[in-house]
Amino acid sequence: MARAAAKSHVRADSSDRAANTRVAAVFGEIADLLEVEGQNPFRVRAYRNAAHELGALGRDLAAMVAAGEDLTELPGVGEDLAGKICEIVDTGSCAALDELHATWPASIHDVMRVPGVGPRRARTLFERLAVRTLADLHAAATKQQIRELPGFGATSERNILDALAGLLGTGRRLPLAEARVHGERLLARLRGAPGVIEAVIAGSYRRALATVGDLDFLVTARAKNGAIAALVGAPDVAHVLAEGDTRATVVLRSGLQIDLRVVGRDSFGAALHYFTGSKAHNIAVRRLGVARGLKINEYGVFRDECRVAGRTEESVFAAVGLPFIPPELRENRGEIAAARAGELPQLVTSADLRGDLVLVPAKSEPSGLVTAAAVAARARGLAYLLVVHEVPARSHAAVDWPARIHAAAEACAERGLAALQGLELDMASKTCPEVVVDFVAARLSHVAHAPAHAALLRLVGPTRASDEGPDPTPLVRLALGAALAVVGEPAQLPRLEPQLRTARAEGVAVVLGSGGEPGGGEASRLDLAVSQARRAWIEPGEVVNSRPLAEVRAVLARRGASRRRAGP
DNA sequence: GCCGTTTTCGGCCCGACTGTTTTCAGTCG
Repeated sequence: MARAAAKSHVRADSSDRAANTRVAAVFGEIADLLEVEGQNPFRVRAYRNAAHELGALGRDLAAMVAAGEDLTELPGVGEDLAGKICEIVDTGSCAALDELHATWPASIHDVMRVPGVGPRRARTLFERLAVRTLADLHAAATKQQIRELPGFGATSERNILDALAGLLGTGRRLPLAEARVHGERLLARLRGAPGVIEAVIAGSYRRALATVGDLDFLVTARAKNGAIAALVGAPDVAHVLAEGDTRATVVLRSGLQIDLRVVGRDSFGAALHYFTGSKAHNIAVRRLGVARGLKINEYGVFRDECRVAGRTEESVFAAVGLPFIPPELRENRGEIAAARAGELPQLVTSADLRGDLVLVPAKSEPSGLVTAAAVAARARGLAYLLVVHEVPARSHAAVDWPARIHAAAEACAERGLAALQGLELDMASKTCPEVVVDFVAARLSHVAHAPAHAALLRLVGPTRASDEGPDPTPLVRLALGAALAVVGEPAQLPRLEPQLRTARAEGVAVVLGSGGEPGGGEASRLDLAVSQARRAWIEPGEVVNSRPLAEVRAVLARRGASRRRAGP
């Protein structure tokens, strides 16, 4: 045991949460193989739940093991799984999984992930046709062997080939802003369909997750309606996966999957809650219902056979003794306990903002950019702009900074907006322009010496949309006493929630901004930034640009008041 | 395998759709 403890101590020194990922992966694989084996479904679910919980855990499992903490305190973890977590952290492997691998190949996981092939069919394919891999599956389907199996037919075989050819959705998650474009177009089409009363988008889209895997449409309609027909007949539908009286699933040419549910008016609230999720939140709410003798499903809240709520979401929450919980919080990450205690945060809204943040790249002319941002800001009823001039790490040509500052000030004044202006230094900057500004900002890509006089910090990093990047905590801490600038640039969205969550935990104030990019028809970047702040439980008081200009000036002047004149 | 405002045993969300059946299992969300 001493040896194992020493090993885990070494692992615990790494600051990432690699152990969590590893444990979640092992539990997920055990769940898959137990399911193929036909084991007790609740046992399978226990592994799957634990994998999900641990994958989203904010703490490092390796560190917890090293510190000898009681792992059974973790949600979904009992004596048995606690032991397996220690085993995986200490040895990197798990005997239970090795045992399953003696019977079932690891690659069977891929086979059962093919749409239309689940654990039972994967087992049949393995036992009857020795299908171990996707290549085996393709070969068997091509040779028309699958149609001969019990429970399969020619259609199933065809569907498997289609799935393997990548026809049934790309599986890739779409950035929220991009999904919004598809979503709004379909929404308009559904609203125009005969008999439709109301159409909304639920799911992770409504929870404002930075990326969405599919779009869940919910429609209330009269008994006879054309909602399903409107969806399957939409021009960019590539495949119809399911089409019934009350639900349909299609895949668009872009690869985006669309699910549609049609419910009666009295069920709207229950259905909206049900299809907004998250799954973990729903299960927790249904549990509360069970404790009160209530059954909650997408049609309503029922005591025995009698419907007691469901027309509105508020009525569903009220039935289990809770106030309305905003969709962005519904992740079963403490929102239910907070709601019960009457301690839900008053989330920031777009209407709370009084100013926007504009970034002016060194290579751009300030006046055009700032004018466009000022026009947009006026249209939203904002009062001021924070104009941040990016200073390149190395200046190749002489830049007339006073002229740029002046041009931006003019552009704001012309639109009746106040402006606070700052220079944003790259952390590698060797030089600092000599010009009078209201504040100094800094952009950081990794932990370094943040300029002590920087009042506003912005974290920049790789632009891969799917990558949340490393733990932002050390970087965010550099903004203590200053403010963290968060810009709703679509490609950066997945990084914002962790940054904002950390900012809140560390007591760092934030500035939410559009960056001033010309938005065109796409979703407003300011609203995208706000959506991620809401997911991070941020309240208006934590948002600097929800305050009047004078207060903002004071906040930004706290640091480096003596350094207003940036430069030597 | 986990968990407890009916519980340390007996539950664990559940309804829609498809394909293959001839009354239902498997899959999905």
